[in-house]
Amino acid sequence: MNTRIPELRKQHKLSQEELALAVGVTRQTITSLECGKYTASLTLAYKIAKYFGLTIEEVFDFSDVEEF
Amino acid sequence: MNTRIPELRKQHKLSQEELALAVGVTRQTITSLECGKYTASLTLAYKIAKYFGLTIEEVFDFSDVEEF
DNA sequence: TACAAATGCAAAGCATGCATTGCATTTTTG
DNA sequence: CAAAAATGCAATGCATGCTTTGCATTTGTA
Repeated sequence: MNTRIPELRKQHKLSQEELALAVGVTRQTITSLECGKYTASLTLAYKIAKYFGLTIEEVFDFSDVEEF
Repeated sequence: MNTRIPELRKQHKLSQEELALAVGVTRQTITSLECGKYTASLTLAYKIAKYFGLTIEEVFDFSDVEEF
């Protein structure tokens, strides 16, 4: 899943590790989210969005989620 | 995690199975979310929220997510 | 240039989301 | 009341999120 995490990190001048610390995960987790290795859990998505003062929908790109 | 899924289901007069079908999971998954057995994935949370025309934050209750 | 900080990336293992099956109980409806 | 639909709930297994460790490469800075 695409995210605006790299963009938001740069705007706030944060390293992957600083963001990781801020939301309580490891740097590797942030890396994996940024390069689309896997999708964040709901609570992690919430923490990241809230950290940047945004909603989950503003940070994560759901355009590839299939319709039912 | 608490959710408004039971409430929203009743408003829309949907059974657990109908909602499950609509968002592409099994009835057991909906049951588990409703009784707090586990937390939805981000994509499932999105599908459920979108199905009801709401945002993720409007459907799921993040008040128990710790601050960092 | 030299060093430090930041990032990329991979493997193994644990934790959790979800499917599948199955059955018992409750609720609805004819 | 009788049958069907809806819900509760448990066990097993697979898929995926996340951690941990470690090292190589790139980027920033004195």
